[in-house]
Amino acid sequence: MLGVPAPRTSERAYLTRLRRHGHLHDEDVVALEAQLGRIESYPAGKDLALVGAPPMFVMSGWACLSRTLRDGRRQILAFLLPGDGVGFDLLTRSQRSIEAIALTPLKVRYAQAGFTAGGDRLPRAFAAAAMVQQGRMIDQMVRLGRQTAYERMAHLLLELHGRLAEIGEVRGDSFHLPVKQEVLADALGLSLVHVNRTLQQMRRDGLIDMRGSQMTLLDRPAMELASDQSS
Amino acid sequence: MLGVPAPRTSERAYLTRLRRHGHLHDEDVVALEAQLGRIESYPAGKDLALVGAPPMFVMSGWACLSRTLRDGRRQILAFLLPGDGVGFDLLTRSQRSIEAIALTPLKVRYAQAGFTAGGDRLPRAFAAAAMVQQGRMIDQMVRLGRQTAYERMAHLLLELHGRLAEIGEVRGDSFHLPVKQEVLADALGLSLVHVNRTLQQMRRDGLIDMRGSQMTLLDRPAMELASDQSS
DNA sequence: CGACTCCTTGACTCGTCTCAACACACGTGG
DNA sequence: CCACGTGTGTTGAGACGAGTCAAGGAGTCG
Repeated sequence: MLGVPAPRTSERAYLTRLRRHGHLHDEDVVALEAQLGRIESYPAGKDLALVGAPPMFVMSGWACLSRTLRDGRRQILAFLLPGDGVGFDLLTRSQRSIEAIALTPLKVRYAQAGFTAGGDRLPRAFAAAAMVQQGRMIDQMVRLGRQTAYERMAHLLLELHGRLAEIGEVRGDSFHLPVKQEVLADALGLSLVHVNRTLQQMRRDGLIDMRGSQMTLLDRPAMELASDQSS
Repeated sequence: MLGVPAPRTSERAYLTRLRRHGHLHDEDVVALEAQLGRIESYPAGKDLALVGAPPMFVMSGWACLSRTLRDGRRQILAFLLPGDGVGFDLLTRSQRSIEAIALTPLKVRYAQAGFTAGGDRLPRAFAAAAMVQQGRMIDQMVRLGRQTAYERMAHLLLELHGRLAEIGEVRGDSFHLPVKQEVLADALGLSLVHVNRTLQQMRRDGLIDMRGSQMTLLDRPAMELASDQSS
Protein backbone atom coordinates (compact mmCIF):
# COMPACT_ATOMS: atom_id res chain seq x y z
CA MET A 1 0.00 0.00 0.00
CA LEU A 2 2.47 2.51 1.17
CA GLY A 3 5.42 3.55 -0.88
CA VAL A 4 8.88 3.95 0.50
CA PRO A 5 8.43 5.65 3.86
CA ALA A 6 9.65 9.22 3.99
CA PRO A 7 12.77 9.47 6.12
CA ARG A 8 12.01 10.52 9.68
CA THR A 9 12.70 14.14 10.44
CA SER A 10 15.83 13.37 12.34
CA GLU A 11 17.25 11.20 9.60
CA ARG A 12 17.83 14.34 7.61
CA ALA A 13 18.63 16.38 10.63
CA TYR A 14 22.17 17.03 9.44
CA LEU A 15 20.78 18.76 6.41
CA THR A 16 18.38 20.78 8.50
CA ARG A 17 21.27 21.81 10.64
CA LEU A 18 23.64 22.69 7.83
CA ARG A 19 20.93 24.67 6.10
CA ARG A 20 20.66 26.93 9.08
CA HIS A 21 24.03 28.30 8.16
CA GLY A 22 23.36 29.26 4.61
CA HIS A 23 21.27 28.10 1.71
CA LEU A 24 22.39 24.84 0.12
CA HIS A 25 21.68 24.04 -3.50
CA ASP A 26 20.50 20.63 -4.57
CA GLU A 27 23.92 19.92 -6.01
CA ASP A 28 25.48 20.56 -2.60
CA VAL A 29 23.16 18.08 -1.00
CA VAL A 30 23.92 15.53 -3.70
CA ALA A 31 27.65 16.10 -3.35
CA LEU A 32 27.41 15.69 0.38
CA GLU A 33 25.30 12.57 0.33
CA ALA A 34 27.53 11.00 -2.27
CA GLN A 35 30.25 11.01 0.33
CA LEU A 36 28.16 9.46 3.07
CA GLY A 37 28.43 5.76 3.48
CA ARG A 38 27.45 3.05 5.84
CA ILE A 39 25.11 3.44 8.75
CA GLU A 40 26.21 1.89 12.00
CA SER A 41 24.17 1.20 15.11
CA TYR A 42 25.53 1.17 18.62
CA PRO A 43 23.92 0.22 21.90
CA ALA A 44 23.67 2.68 24.76
CA GLY A 45 26.89 2.88 26.69
CA LYS A 46 29.06 1.93 23.73
CA ASP A 47 32.33 3.79 23.41
CA LEU A 48 32.70 4.93 19.79
CA ALA A 49 36.18 4.96 18.41
CA LEU A 50 37.20 8.48 17.45
CA VAL A 51 40.83 8.15 16.49
CA GLY A 52 41.31 6.88 13.01
CA ALA A 53 37.58 6.80 12.36
CA PRO A 54 36.09 8.81 9.51
CA PRO A 55 33.77 11.69 10.37
CA MET A 56 30.12 10.87 10.92
CA PHE A 57 26.70 12.31 11.47
CA VAL A 58 24.44 11.26 14.29
CA MET A 59 21.25 9.98 12.68
CA SER A 60 19.31 9.14 15.80
CA GLY A 61 19.92 8.86 19.50
CA TRP A 62 22.13 10.84 21.83
CA ALA A 63 25.85 10.60 22.46
CA CYS A 64 28.39 12.69 24.29
CA LEU A 65 32.02 13.66 24.26
CA SER A 66 33.69 13.18 27.60
CA ARG A 67 36.95 12.84 29.42
CA THR A 68 37.54 10.64 32.42
CA LEU A 69 40.09 11.23 35.15
CA ARG A 70 42.18 8.48 36.63
CA ASP A 71 40.01 8.17 39.70
CA GLY A 72 36.87 7.81 37.64
CA ARG A 73 35.51 11.34 37.75
CA ARG A 74 34.03 12.09 34.38
CA GLN A 75 33.34 15.37 32.63
CA ILE A 76 30.98 15.44 29.72
CA LEU A 77 32.18 18.08 27.30
CA ALA A 78 29.30 18.16 24.87
CA PHE A 79 26.12 16.38 23.95
CA LEU A 80 25.78 15.04 20.44
CA LEU A 81 22.22 15.08 19.16
CA PRO A 82 20.71 13.90 15.89
CA GLY A 83 22.14 15.95 13.07
CA ASP A 84 25.39 16.70 14.86
CA GLY A 85 28.59 15.97 13.03
CA VAL A 86 31.54 14.35 14.73
CA GLY A 87 35.03 14.52 13.40
CA PHE A 88 34.40 17.13 10.72
CA ASP A 89 35.99 19.88 12.73
CA LEU A 90 39.11 20.05 14.78
CA LEU A 91 37.25 19.87 18.01
CA THR A 92 35.99 16.39 17.55
CA ARG A 93 38.82 15.09 15.43
CA SER A 94 41.24 12.93 17.34
CA GLN A 95 41.68 15.08 20.39
CA ARG A 96 43.80 13.16 22.83
CA SER A 97 41.98 11.23 25.51
CA ILE A 98 38.46 12.15 24.55
CA GLU A 99 35.80 9.52 24.38
CA ALA A 100 32.58 9.56 22.42
CA ILE A 101 29.94 7.51 24.16
CA ALA A 102 26.47 6.53 23.05
CA LEU A 103 24.01 7.65 25.70
CA THR A 104 21.10 5.89 24.05
CA PRO A 105 20.89 3.37 21.22
CA LEU A 106 22.61 5.29 18.48
CA LYS A 107 22.65 5.32 14.73
CA VAL A 108 25.44 7.15 12.96
CA ARG A 109 26.25 7.54 9.31
CA TYR A 110 29.91 7.54 8.42
CA ALA A 111 31.45 9.69 5.74
CA GLN A 112 33.91 8.20 3.32
CA ALA A 113 37.52 8.14 4.36
CA GLY A 114 38.71 11.00 2.18
CA PHE A 115 35.78 13.26 2.98
CA THR A 116 36.06 16.83 1.77
CA ALA A 117 33.36 19.43 1.60
CA GLY A 118 33.77 20.91 -1.86
CA GLY A 119 32.34 24.02 -3.45
CA ASP A 120 32.03 27.13 -1.41
CA ARG A 121 28.63 26.79 0.21
CA LEU A 122 29.26 23.47 1.90
CA PRO A 123 32.55 24.42 3.53
CA ARG A 124 30.95 27.59 4.79
CA ALA A 125 28.06 25.68 6.25
CA PHE A 126 30.42 23.24 7.94
CA ALA A 127 32.54 26.03 9.31
CA ALA A 128 29.49 27.79 10.67
CA ALA A 129 28.29 24.60 12.28
CA ALA A 130 31.68 24.12 13.89
CA MET A 131 31.52 27.63 15.21
CA VAL A 132 28.14 27.06 16.77
CA GLN A 133 29.51 23.93 18.36
CA GLN A 134 32.39 25.97 19.72
CA GLY A 135 30.02 28.52 21.12
CA ARG A 136 28.33 25.77 23.06
CA MET A 137 31.65 24.65 24.49
CA ILE A 138 32.18 28.17 25.69
CA ASP A 139 28.75 28.24 27.28
CA GLN A 140 29.70 25.02 28.98
CA MET A 141 32.88 26.54 30.38
CA VAL A 142 30.98 29.46 31.81
CA ARG A 143 28.40 27.17 33.34
CA LEU A 144 31.04 25.03 34.97
CA GLY A 145 33.22 27.84 36.15
CA ARG A 146 30.85 30.53 37.25
CA GLN A 147 27.29 29.37 37.63
CA THR A 148 25.37 27.74 40.45
CA ALA A 149 23.76 24.35 40.11
CA TYR A 150 20.39 25.93 39.50
CA GLU A 151 21.72 28.25 36.81
CA ARG A 152 23.67 25.48 35.13
CA MET A 153 20.64 23.26 34.95
CA ALA A 154 18.41 25.99 33.59
CA HIS A 155 20.96 26.94 30.99
CA LEU A 156 21.58 23.39 29.86
CA LEU A 157 17.89 22.59 29.58
CA LEU A 158 17.42 25.68 27.47
CA GLU A 159 20.32 24.70 25.27
CA LEU A 160 18.95 21.21 24.73
CA HIS A 161 15.49 22.59 24.10
CA GLY A 162 16.81 24.95 21.49
CA ARG A 163 18.88 22.32 19.75
CA LEU A 164 16.06 19.81 19.69
CA ALA A 165 13.67 22.44 18.43
CA GLU A 166 15.97 22.99 15.44
CA ILE A 167 15.46 19.42 14.34
CA GLY A 168 11.80 19.24 15.16
CA GLU A 169 12.08 17.11 18.25
CA VAL A 170 10.19 19.49 20.49
CA ARG A 171 6.44 19.56 20.91
CA GLY A 172 5.17 22.64 22.60
CA ASP A 173 7.91 23.11 25.14
CA SER A 174 8.13 19.44 25.80
CA PHE A 175 10.88 17.09 24.71
CA HIS A 176 12.31 13.69 25.35
CA LEU A 177 15.35 13.79 27.64
CA PRO A 178 16.69 10.28 27.31
CA VAL A 179 19.51 10.42 29.85
CA LYS A 180 19.93 9.42 33.44
CA GLN A 181 20.44 12.09 36.03
CA GLU A 182 23.94 10.75 36.42
CA VAL A 183 24.66 11.93 32.90
CA LEU A 184 23.33 15.39 33.64
CA ALA A 185 25.56 15.38 36.70
CA ASP A 186 28.65 14.58 34.66
CA ALA A 187 27.75 17.25 32.15
CA LEU A 188 27.13 19.91 34.76
CA GLY A 189 30.01 19.08 37.06
CA LEU A 190 27.67 18.20 39.89
CA SER A 191 26.89 15.12 41.91
CA LEU A 192 23.98 12.93 40.95
CA VAL A 193 22.24 13.74 44.21
CA HIS A 194 22.54 17.44 43.73
CA VAL A 195 21.20 17.21 40.20
CA ASN A 196 18.15 15.52 41.58
CA ARG A 197 17.63 18.15 44.24
CA THR A 198 18.08 20.91 41.70
CA LEU A 199 15.50 19.38 39.40
CA GLN A 200 13.09 18.99 42.29
CA GLN A 201 13.57 22.62 43.16
CA MET A 202 12.89 23.70 39.59
CA ARG A 203 9.78 21.58 39.62
CA ARG A 204 8.61 23.16 42.86
CA ASP A 205 9.35 26.58 41.36
CA GLY A 206 7.06 25.75 38.48
CA LEU A 207 9.81 26.00 35.85
CA ILE A 208 9.69 22.44 34.62
CA ASP A 209 7.60 19.34 34.62
CA MET A 210 9.06 15.85 34.42
CA ARG A 211 7.22 12.65 33.66
CA GLY A 212 9.64 9.86 33.14
CA SER A 213 12.02 11.04 30.48
CA GLN A 214 9.58 13.64 29.19
CA MET A 215 10.77 17.11 30.09
CA THR A 216 8.56 20.16 29.78
CA LEU A 217 9.76 23.70 30.18
CA LEU A 218 6.81 25.42 31.77
CA ASP A 219 8.26 28.91 31.92
CA ARG A 220 10.99 29.59 29.41
CA PRO A 221 11.28 33.30 30.23
CA ALA A 222 11.83 32.52 33.89
CA MET A 223 14.43 29.94 32.95
CA GLU A 224 16.25 32.38 30.72
CA LEU A 225 16.35 34.72 33.63
CA ALA A 226 17.57 32.04 36.00
CA SER A 227 20.26 30.93 33.59
CA ASP A 228 21.74 34.42 33.51
CA GLN A 229 23.93 33.82 30.50
CA SER A 230 22.14 35.84 27.90
CA SER A 231 23.11 33.50 25.05
CA MET B 1 78.31 50.09 17.70
CA LEU B 2 75.72 47.36 17.61
CA GLY B 3 73.86 46.43 14.48
CA VAL B 4 70.15 46.00 14.34
CA PRO B 5 69.23 44.15 17.51
CA ALA B 6 68.08 40.59 16.98
CA PRO B 7 64.39 40.29 17.65
CA ARG B 8 63.64 39.06 21.15
CA THR B 9 62.76 35.43 21.39
CA SER B 10 59.13 36.12 21.92
CA GLU B 11 58.89 38.42 18.92
CA ARG B 12 59.22 35.38 16.73
CA ALA B 13 57.29 33.21 19.09
CA TYR B 14 54.53 32.66 16.55
CA LEU B 15 57.04 31.05 14.23
CA THR B 16 58.41 28.92 17.03
CA ARG B 17 54.93 27.80 17.79
CA LEU B 18 53.86 27.08 14.24
CA ARG B 19 57.07 25.16 13.65
CA ARG B 20 56.16 22.75 16.40
CA HIS B 21 53.42 21.48 14.12
CA GLY B 22 55.47 20.70 11.09
CA HIS B 23 58.53 21.96 9.32
CA LEU B 24 58.11 25.30 7.55
CA HIS B 25 60.20 26.25 4.57
CA ASP B 26 61.69 29.69 4.21
CA GLU B 27 59.10 30.50 1.59
CA ASP B 28 56.32 29.72 4.04
CA VAL B 29 57.81 32.10 6.55
CA VAL B 30 58.17 34.76 3.90
CA ALA B 31 54.60 34.23 2.70
CA LEU B 32 53.33 34.47 6.23
CA GLU B 33 55.26 37.55 7.17
CA ALA B 34 54.23 39.27 3.96
CA GLN B 35 50.71 39.18 5.25
CA LEU B 36 51.52 40.54 8.67
CA GLY B 37 51.05 44.22 9.10
CA ARG B 38 51.01 46.81 11.77
CA ILE B 39 51.99 46.26 15.36
CA GLU B 40 49.68 47.69 17.94
CA SER B 41 50.31 48.22 21.64
CA TYR B 42 47.66 48.09 24.32
CA PRO B 43 47.82 48.88 28.01
CA ALA B 44 46.92 46.30 30.61
CA GLY B 45 43.20 46.05 31.08
CA LYS B 46 42.39 47.13 27.55
CA ASP B 47 39.54 45.34 25.89
CA LEU B 48 40.63 44.37 22.37
CA ALA B 49 37.99 44.43 19.71
CA LEU B 50 37.49 40.99 18.28
CA VAL B 51 34.54 41.38 15.97
CA GLY B 52 35.49 42.81 12.65
CA ALA B 53 39.15 42.88 13.54
CA PRO B 54 41.67 40.98 11.44
CA PRO B 55 43.47 38.06 13.02
CA MET B 56 46.60 38.81 15.01
CA PHE B 57 49.53 37.30 16.83
CA VAL B 58 50.46 38.20 20.35
CA MET B 59 54.01 39.53 20.21
CA SER B 60 54.56 40.20 23.88
CA GLY B 61 52.52 40.31 27.02
CA TRP B 62 49.57 38.27 28.18
CA ALA B 63 45.91 38.50 27.28
CA CYS B 64 42.86 36.37 27.85
CA LEU B 65 39.55 35.46 26.33
CA SER B 66 36.68 35.79 28.74
CA ARG B 67 32.97 36.09 29.12
CA THR B 68 31.20 38.16 31.73
CA LEU B 69 27.78 37.45 33.19
CA ARG B 70 25.25 40.16 33.82
CA ASP B 71 26.00 40.31 37.50
CA GLY B 72 29.71 40.74 36.89
CA ARG B 73 30.93 37.22 37.38
CA ARG B 74 33.65 36.57 34.86
CA GLN B 75 35.01 33.38 33.41
CA ILE B 76 38.34 33.40 31.67
CA LEU B 77 38.23 30.90 28.86
CA ALA B 78 41.85 30.89 27.78
CA PHE B 79 45.11 32.67 28.28
CA LEU B 80 46.82 34.17 25.27
CA LEU B 81 50.59 34.13 25.53
CA PRO B 82 53.26 35.44 23.19
CA GLY B 83 53.10 33.56 19.93
CA ASP B 84 49.43 32.74 20.24
CA GLY B 85 47.20 33.59 17.33
CA VAL B 86 43.81 35.18 17.80
CA GLY B 87 41.14 35.09 15.16
CA PHE B 88 42.81 32.61 12.85
CA ASP B 89 40.59 29.79 13.94
CA LEU B 90 36.90 29.56 14.55
CA LEU B 91 37.33 29.55 18.26
CA THR B 92 38.61 33.04 18.50
CA ARG B 93 36.85 34.46 15.49
CA SER B 94 33.87 36.56 16.38
CA GLN B 95 32.26 34.30 18.90
CA ARG B 96 29.32 36.10 20.36
CA SER B 97 29.93 37.92 23.61
CA ILE B 98 33.52 37.00 24.09
CA GLU B 99 36.00 39.61 25.12
CA ALA B 100 39.74 39.63 24.61
CA ILE B 101 41.45 41.56 27.35
CA ALA B 102 45.06 42.55 27.76
CA LEU B 103 46.29 41.28 31.11
CA THR B 104 49.61 43.09 30.83
CA PRO B 105 50.90 45.71 28.46
CA LEU B 106 50.42 43.94 25.17
CA LYS B 107 51.89 44.06 21.72
CA VAL B 108 50.04 42.37 18.91
CA ARG B 109 50.76 42.14 15.23
CA TYR B 110 47.76 42.22 12.95
CA ALA B 111 47.43 40.22 9.79
CA GLN B 112 46.12 41.86 6.66
CA ALA B 113 42.40 41.92 6.18
CA GLY B 114 42.20 39.18 3.59
CA PHE B 115 44.58 36.87 5.37
CA THR B 116 44.86 33.36 3.99
CA ALA B 117 47.43 30.73 4.81
CA GLY B 118 48.44 29.42 1.40
CA GLY B 119 50.40 26.39 0.35
CA ASP B 120 49.92 23.18 2.21
CA ARG B 121 52.38 23.40 5.05
CA LEU B 122 51.08 26.66 6.53
CA PRO B 123 47.43 25.64 6.68
CA ARG B 124 48.43 22.40 8.31
CA ALA B 125 50.48 24.23 10.90
CA PHE B 126 47.62 26.61 11.62
CA ALA B 127 45.15 23.76 11.89
CA ALA B 128 47.42 21.90 14.26
CA ALA B 129 47.85 25.02 16.37
CA ALA B 130 44.09 25.45 16.51
CA MET B 131 43.75 21.88 17.62
CA VAL B 132 46.22 22.36 20.44
CA GLN B 133 44.28 25.44 21.47
CA GLN B 134 41.13 23.36 21.49
CA GLY B 135 42.78 20.72 23.59
CA ARG B 136 43.51 23.37 26.18
CA MET B 137 39.89 24.46 26.21
CA ILE B 138 38.95 20.89 26.95
CA ASP B 139 41.47 20.72 29.76
CA GLN B 140 39.89 23.86 31.09
CA MET B 141 36.43 22.31 31.04
CA VAL B 142 37.63 19.31 32.97
CA ARG B 143 39.37 21.52 35.50
CA LEU B 144 36.28 23.62 36.04
CA GLY B 145 33.84 20.77 36.12
CA ARG B 146 35.58 18.01 37.97
CA GLN B 147 38.69 19.14 39.79
CA THR B 148 39.31 20.61 43.21
CA ALA B 149 40.89 24.00 43.69
CA TYR B 150 44.24 22.42 44.40
CA GLU B 151 44.11 20.24 41.33
CA ARG B 152 42.97 23.09 39.12
CA MET B 153 45.79 25.29 40.25
CA ALA B 154 48.42 22.59 39.79
CA HIS B 155 47.11 21.78 36.35
CA LEU B 156 46.96 25.38 35.21
CA LEU B 157 50.45 26.16 36.46
CA LEU B 158 51.77 23.15 34.59
CA GLU B 159 49.97 24.26 31.46
CA LEU B 160 51.41 27.74 31.66
CA HIS B 161 54.85 26.36 32.41
CA GLY B 162 54.69 24.13 29.39
CA ARG B 163 53.48 26.85 27.09
CA LEU B 164 56.05 29.33 28.26
CA ALA B 165 58.78 26.73 27.95
CA GLU B 166 57.88 26.34 24.27
CA ILE B 167 58.74 29.94 23.60
CA GLY B 168 61.79 30.06 25.83
CA GLU B 169 60.26 32.05 28.64
CA VAL B 170 61.12 29.56 31.36
CA ARG B 171 64.41 29.42 33.23
CA GLY B 172 64.90 26.26 35.16
CA ASP B 173 61.39 25.72 36.38
CA SER B 174 60.89 29.38 37.04
CA PHE B 175 58.78 31.78 35.03
CA HIS B 176 57.18 35.17 35.18
CA LEU B 177 53.50 34.99 36.07
CA PRO B 178 52.37 38.53 35.39
CA VAL B 179 48.78 38.30 36.58
CA LYS B 180 46.96 39.17 39.74
CA GLN B 181 45.46 36.41 41.81
CA GLU B 182 42.08 37.76 40.82
CA VAL B 183 42.83 36.72 37.25
CA LEU B 184 43.79 33.22 38.32
CA ALA B 185 40.52 33.12 40.23
CA ASP B 186 38.51 34.06 37.16
CA ALA B 187 40.36 31.48 35.11
CA LEU B 188 39.90 28.69 37.64
CA GLY B 189 36.34 29.45 38.61
CA LEU B 190 37.36 30.20 42.18
CA SER B 191 37.21 33.18 44.49
CA LEU B 192 40.22 35.39 44.87
CA VAL B 193 40.55 34.44 48.51
CA HIS B 194 40.50 30.75 47.80
CA VAL B 195 43.13 31.12 45.11
CA ASN B 196 45.35 32.73 47.66
CA ARG B 197 44.79 29.98 50.18
CA THR B 198 45.42 27.33 47.56
CA LEU B 199 48.69 28.94 46.54
CA GLN B 200 49.75 29.18 50.18
CA GLN B 201 49.00 25.52 50.62
CA MET B 202 51.04 24.58 47.58
CA ARG B 203 53.86 26.65 48.95
CA ARG B 204 53.65 24.93 52.32
CA ASP B 205 53.62 21.59 50.51
CA GLY B 206 56.85 22.51 48.79
CA LEU B 207 55.39 22.40 45.30
CA ILE B 208 55.95 26.00 44.36
CA ASP B 209 57.85 29.09 45.31
CA MET B 210 56.55 32.59 44.70
CA ARG B 211 58.54 35.79 44.86
CA GLY B 212 56.50 38.64 43.55
CA SER B 213 55.40 37.57 40.12
CA GLN B 214 58.14 35.02 39.81
CA MET B 215 56.75 31.52 40.01
CA THR B 216 58.91 28.48 40.47
CA LEU B 217 57.67 24.94 40.21
CA LEU B 218 59.76 23.12 42.79
CA ASP B 219 58.40 19.65 42.20
CA ARG B 220 56.90 19.11 38.78
CA PRO B 221 56.36 15.37 39.25
CA ALA B 222 54.36 15.99 42.42
CA MET B 223 52.35 18.64 40.62
CA GLU B 224 51.57 16.30 37.75
CA LEU B 225 50.34 13.85 40.30
CA ALA B 226 48.27 16.45 42.08
CA SER B 227 46.76 17.68 38.84
CA ASP B 228 45.46 14.21 38.03
CA GLN B 229 44.65 14.95 34.41
CA SER B 230 47.34 12.98 32.66
CA SER B 231 47.55 15.52 29.83
C1' DC C 1 53.56 60.67 54.53
C1' DG C 2 49.20 59.26 52.80
C1' DA C 3 46.68 56.79 49.20
C1' DC C 4 46.36 53.05 46.49
C1' DT C 5 46.76 48.28 44.96
C1' DC C 6 47.41 43.74 45.89
C1' DC C 7 48.26 40.00 49.04
C1' DT C 8 47.21 37.54 53.35
C1' DT C 9 44.61 35.76 57.15
C1' DG C 10 40.62 34.78 60.28
C1' DA C 11 35.78 33.80 61.21
C1' DC C 12 31.69 32.50 59.60
C1' DT C 13 28.29 31.08 56.01
C1' DC C 14 26.58 28.40 52.42
C1' DG C 15 26.50 25.45 48.36
C1' DT C 16 27.50 21.09 47.17
C1' DC C 17 29.20 16.34 48.26
C1' DT C 18 29.00 11.96 50.55
C1' DC C 19 26.90 8.34 52.79
C1' DA C 20 22.92 5.97 53.58
C1' DA C 21 18.34 4.51 53.38
C1' DC C 22 14.21 4.09 51.03
C1' DA C 23 10.78 4.25 46.96
C1' DC C 24 9.38 2.90 42.61
C1' DA C 25 9.32 0.55 38.20
C1' DC C 26 10.56 -3.23 35.59
C1' DG C 27 11.97 -7.89 34.29
C1' DT C 28 12.90 -12.57 35.42
C1' DG C 29 12.49 -17.01 37.25
C1' DG C 30 10.50 -20.04 40.58
C1' DC D 1 1.24 -14.88 40.30
C1' DC D 2 4.35 -13.43 43.34
C1' DA D 3 9.13 -12.87 45.29
C1' DC D 4 13.13 -11.00 44.18
C1' DG D 5 16.88 -8.57 42.01
C1' DT D 6 18.46 -4.56 39.64
C1' DG D 7 18.60 0.05 38.08
C1' DT D 8 17.05 4.63 38.70
C1' DG D 9 15.02 8.31 41.28
C1' DT D 10 14.20 10.55 45.92
C1' DT D 11 15.15 12.20 50.46
C1' DG D 12 17.60 13.07 54.94
C1' DA D 13 21.71 14.06 57.86
C1' DG D 14 26.10 15.44 58.35
C1' DA D 15 30.69 16.74 56.44
C1' DC D 16 33.55 19.55 53.78
C1' DG D 17 35.17 22.63 50.15
C1' DA D 18 34.80 27.06 48.68
C1' DG D 19 32.57 31.67 49.14
C1' DT D 20 31.86 36.00 51.65
C1' DC D 21 32.88 39.59 54.73
C1' DA D 22 36.15 42.00 57.06
C1' DA D 23 40.53 43.54 58.71
C1' DG D 24 45.29 44.04 58.48
C1' DG D 25 50.03 43.87 56.01
C1' DA D 26 53.34 44.84 52.40
C1' DG D 27 54.84 47.25 48.53
C1' DT D 28 54.72 51.27 45.39
C1' DC D 29 54.02 55.91 43.81
C1' DG D 30 53.34 60.74 43.91
